[in-house]
Amino acid sequence: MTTRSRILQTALTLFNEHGMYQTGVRDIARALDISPGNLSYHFARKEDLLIAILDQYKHGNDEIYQEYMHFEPDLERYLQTISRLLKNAFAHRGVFLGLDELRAIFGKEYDYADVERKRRAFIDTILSDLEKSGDLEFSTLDKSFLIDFLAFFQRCWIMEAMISYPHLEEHQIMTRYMRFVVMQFAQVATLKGQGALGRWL
Amino acid sequence: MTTRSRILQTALTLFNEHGMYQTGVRDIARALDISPGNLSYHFARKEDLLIAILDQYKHGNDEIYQEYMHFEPDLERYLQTISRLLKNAFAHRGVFLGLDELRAIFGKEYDYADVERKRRAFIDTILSDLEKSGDLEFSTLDKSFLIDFLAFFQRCWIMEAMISYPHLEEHQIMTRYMRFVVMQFAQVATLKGQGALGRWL
DNA sequence: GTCTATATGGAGATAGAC
DNA sequence: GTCTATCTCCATATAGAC
Repeated sequence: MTTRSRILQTALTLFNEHGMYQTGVRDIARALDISPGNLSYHFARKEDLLIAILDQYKHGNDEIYQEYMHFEPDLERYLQTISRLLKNAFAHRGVFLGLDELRAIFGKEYDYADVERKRRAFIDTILSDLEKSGDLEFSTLDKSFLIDFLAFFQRCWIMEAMISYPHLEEHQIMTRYMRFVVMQFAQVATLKGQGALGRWL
Repeated sequence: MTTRSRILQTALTLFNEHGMYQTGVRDIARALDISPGNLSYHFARKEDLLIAILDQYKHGNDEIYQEYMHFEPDLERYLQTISRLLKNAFAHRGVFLGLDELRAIFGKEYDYADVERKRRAFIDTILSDLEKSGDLEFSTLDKSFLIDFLAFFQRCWIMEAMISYPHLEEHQIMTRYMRFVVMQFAQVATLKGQGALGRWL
């Protein structure tokens, strides 16, 4: 494994455990048993580390969406997809706490609006397809509301999880938040669609 | 006005405008035209500033809830109450971006769990009363879900607002998020209750 | 690529005079 | 209470040996 990717991995672990604010470049170097100078060689600024991790997160999300899109629309598979998206966010949770720092690089070196645009477009397409396939049914109002909710939820849940339930295990976190999402789908699922919801409640 | 409260006010304004991370004690002192040393006399650590602002926020929330509780249950008034809670959060938005720093003081010098416990208890009571008064009706599942949603929403919305819509005016922000809440109430409002929702949609 | 060593600048915090 | 001057710490940047 390259030093670069070892640094990335270790940085993420430390960010996840102690937060970005509390983790210095020295801490990362020490954990890897390399020199701070060496770390600076690979990542000139701490910010570059953050950007690399965010890219990794974004890339993971894209893959998960692409894989879903590759097959026929199916509510059960969509819920699994959401579950995978949540796991990806959880794996990168450390960086989402540094909002204040994040905001400083959003719009400059990292295109956050792009993530958001893609997310909404995906959700819109997916919901429309699930309507056609007969898993969901809603009035126009319901659909735009559900898109808003899902986009909102996917942006926020990880922050709330970190603040409100810092000590829960990953699977407990997943159970809690998947249940939360599925409750929203319960409002618009057809009789056919209901079947997919059962295993998450 | 005491120097202490002038510091508090100025700090909050700067935190709101530029973020806590980007605002140093020197910036606050300069804006007030006092010395950094003087600021340190009133607030030994930057953290103490943060704690004081959070206390102010908490106190504001308590007052808003107390006032609602002082009269008869009414859905329209509850929505106005939520609107006031959102405005209070917006007025203190600067500190909510410093999650990473916040987390470090939660549980030590600031009792976050207490805020959360109170919030859920209030919401639970309020919803139950609105059920009795015939504004809302739900199965047990719906009610616990709505409590979850409202608690979740009230913790998270301000972070999403700061990240996703940093340039919107306060009233635009309010319109957007109130609509979001009201859509949830629409799922459980009785015919009588529907009347209260109209003005927010 | 990786190391040691060191410089720089900016942050929060402190000491002591007034 | 308020000031000026100073301290310490840390992120980052750079130099130069291996």
